[in-house]
Amino acid sequence: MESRYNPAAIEQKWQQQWAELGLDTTPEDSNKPKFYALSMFPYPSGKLHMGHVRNYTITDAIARLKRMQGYRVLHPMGWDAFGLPAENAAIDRGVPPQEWTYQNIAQMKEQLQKLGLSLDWNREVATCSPDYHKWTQWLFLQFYASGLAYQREAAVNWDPIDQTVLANEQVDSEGNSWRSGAKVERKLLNQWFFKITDYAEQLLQDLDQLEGWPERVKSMQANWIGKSVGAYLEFPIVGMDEKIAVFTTRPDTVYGVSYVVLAPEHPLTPQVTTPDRKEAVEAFIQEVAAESEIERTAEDKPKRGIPTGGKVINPFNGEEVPIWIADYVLYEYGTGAVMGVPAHDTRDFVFATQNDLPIITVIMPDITTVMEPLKAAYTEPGVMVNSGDFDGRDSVEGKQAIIEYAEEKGYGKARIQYRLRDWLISRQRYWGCPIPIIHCPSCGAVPVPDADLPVKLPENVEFSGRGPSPLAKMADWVDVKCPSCGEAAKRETDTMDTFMDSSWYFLRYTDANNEGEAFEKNKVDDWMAVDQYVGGIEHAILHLLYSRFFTKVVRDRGLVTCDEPFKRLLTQGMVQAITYKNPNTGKYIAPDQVENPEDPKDPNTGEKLQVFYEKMSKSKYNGVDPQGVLAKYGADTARMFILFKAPPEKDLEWDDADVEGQFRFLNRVWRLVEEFTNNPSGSSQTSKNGDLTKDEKDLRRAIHTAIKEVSEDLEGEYQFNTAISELMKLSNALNDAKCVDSPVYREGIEALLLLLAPFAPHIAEELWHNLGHNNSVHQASWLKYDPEALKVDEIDLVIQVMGKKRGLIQVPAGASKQELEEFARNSEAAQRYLEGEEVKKVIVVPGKLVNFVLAKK
RNA sequence: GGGGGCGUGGCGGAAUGGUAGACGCUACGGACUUAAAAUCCGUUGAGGCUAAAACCUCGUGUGGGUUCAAGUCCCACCGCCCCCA
Repeated sequence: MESRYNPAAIEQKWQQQWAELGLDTTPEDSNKPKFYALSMFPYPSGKLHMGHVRNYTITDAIARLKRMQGYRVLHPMGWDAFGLPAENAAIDRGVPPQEWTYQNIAQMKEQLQKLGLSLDWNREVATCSPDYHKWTQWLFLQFYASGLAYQREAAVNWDPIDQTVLANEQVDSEGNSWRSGAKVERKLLNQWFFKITDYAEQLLQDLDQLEGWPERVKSMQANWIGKSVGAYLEFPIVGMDEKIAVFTTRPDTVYGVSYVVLAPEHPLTPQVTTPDRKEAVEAFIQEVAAESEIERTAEDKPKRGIPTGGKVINPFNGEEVPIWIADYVLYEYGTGAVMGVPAHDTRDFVFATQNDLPIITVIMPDITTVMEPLKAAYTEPGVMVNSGDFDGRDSVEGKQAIIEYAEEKGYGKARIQYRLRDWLISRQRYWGCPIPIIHCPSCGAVPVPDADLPVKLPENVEFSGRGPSPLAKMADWVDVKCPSCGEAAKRETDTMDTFMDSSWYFLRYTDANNEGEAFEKNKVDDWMAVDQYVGGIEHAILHLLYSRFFTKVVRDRGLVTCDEPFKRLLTQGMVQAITYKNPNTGKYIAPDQVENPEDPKDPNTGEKLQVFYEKMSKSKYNGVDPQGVLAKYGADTARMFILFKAPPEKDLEWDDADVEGQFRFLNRVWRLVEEFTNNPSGSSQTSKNGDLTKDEKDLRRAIHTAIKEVSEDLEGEYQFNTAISELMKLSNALNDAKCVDSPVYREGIEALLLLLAPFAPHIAEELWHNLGHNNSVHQASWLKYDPEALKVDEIDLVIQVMGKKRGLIQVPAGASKQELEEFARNSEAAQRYLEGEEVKKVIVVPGKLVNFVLAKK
């Protein structure tokens, strides 16, 4: 009954059977150790792309491996289902966001299931479902109760045509709205914030706990949090009873201040402006309001500023310096004001030079250097000069001395500042989780009582894409009674940033169907933290930082015990594909338009094309649709290709020839097992009394080497690529083996299937059953290698002379150091090279080599 | 500018300080076939020597260093990617 490998048939069959058997259901109570394997859940765009396939394949291989290794595994999946595309579909096509989203979920789920992922669908969550967002709202109120959610005026991106607020990513690099094309303005609006800054220090410190995280992600987060140690200093305004506060990391340069700069929107700006400067200052503020934050602070853009006419006193030396306003100082940032020390700050130097402001040197490399005009800012440490009593001090010590002096005199104090800002969670959109707050004219902001949760989104909403949020226009939804006093009040119409939804979904999975709580404490404590999180590097900062913040807050509210949500993080590389571009026109050409890939030409103009690998995307015409690959080769081939082609954290170049290669490999495995099962030759005639023949020993060594290497490749780092190459070696060894009749051969076939199971689950299962097993290969135990089987009688010994390889001989494995040296000395290679030389030293590395060191001539 | 990552054949990639290039892809040659596909076998870093082998030289971005021995460790430089300015 020789049969061909037909992935379509067996994959569907097993997916069905596994579902019926409930193989992937999470074991609830068991004595086994737990393992929580998690992929970053997708936005349900409706179409699965290769990035998803790579992500979920990696996590699935890990989940399957851990099950075989005796863990009870939680491996869930869900949908990050709130978000803009659904609302755009509503605006553009009139499809309600709910309908659009759930349709996409159904479609994507079907595509996902074809990959043969061992997911527990009983724990599926969709962040847009009221069952889920009820608890997002409840958690919001937990933050509110902790004083970590608050409202304040904030500058937002305002589209003056569509009359709506835009997220930063909806403003292009030119500062225009992606939708209306209008120049986006900065506008002050009352917005909800989460006080993530309260946790800045912990979020920074606890990065050290995350040993299983890539260094670069940790460094990105540390950068983002941006701790700087310095001083808060106050400069009294001349002629007023007000002070301008600045933060500086260089208090040691305070004697070099030649001006201070306020953010144009700083409340003190109008007050310090002198009448003669009023007009110019107002015009400048107008101008700056039209600029985006990126434009204002970009390093390559010129810094613009004007004097206000006002002055402050530098309390350290009593000198008056001018107050300027400039676009590069942001009100949202620090104190919204900075001190200008052109001699020792690069940006200040440029600004002062442009605006003819004095440059006062107060730090010198050493005291003997002759003072001459600076050509650039001197930012290194040195010796303080022109600094009153501090002259001659080391500038590093000087920092502390200045701070102490400032504290004593009341000029300021030591301060630690973070770059991290509070998290703006308000979104003026429909398709998000409503913020459960009611605004009452007499009681103020009142939380929606827990019993009234969830606050559901109204249906039958009109989406025009114009004007305020659709929610704000729904009078019968907005108008409610105040839960506190019963008077007429209004609902908050902002919805939450979708990062809120994804900041706790990993907690919900541990108790996904709980109707009475967000999650039960003992369940969440049982499963958390996630043992292995897998996802794209693009979430290195936001999602991962917010999730860490959430975890710490719910921990402080006693809802969970763990400090950190993700023990280990694997950031998978991008999936890239070959891309053709016409360098003259800058246009991308679809690969199927290119006639000769060896010599790619533009089909329209005949110009030579550039060839390179880039992330798959529609605009580059280089996307490979997973559906097509699955239909042609099956999920097992796709999975094997993805795992084999590159280490998981590196970019992966899609290559049809390599996919083909994996398909060939699985076919070889198929034939190997089929030939074995169809050959009913008796067993064990070669090894009756336990003495294995040389063939059997060699094969057994190959089998146990494979077990050892595959196991080690999957421990610690997940090196799927080398693990699969070991499977190929084993398959080659079985193919070459002469002892097909031996039980050792059967051992080899079974080992191959067991080791293959996490990567190519369907073919492994099919062949496993063909061998006569009735249980699932995925419920079998992971193999342990037999150290005895690895032993060899003879080893290769490398003969080196002066560190260069000169020969290779076979020697008995058990030979002593002296014997090895003897064998080496007598070898033909050594004889040749040692002739007439004086051997000064002999290095013997048992099991490896002998190196003869010769005396120099 | 600061921080992080990386640099190995035609390509993807392997190598606890100890035989560089595992495994795979491509290409080429051969077998099978009327032919093709599929499959199987062989060769595939560069150069030299040879009838063929054996063998020799060079070779992991560049230049130094440590070491009996360096892709691996140290120093300097070049280039690419990412994050922050």
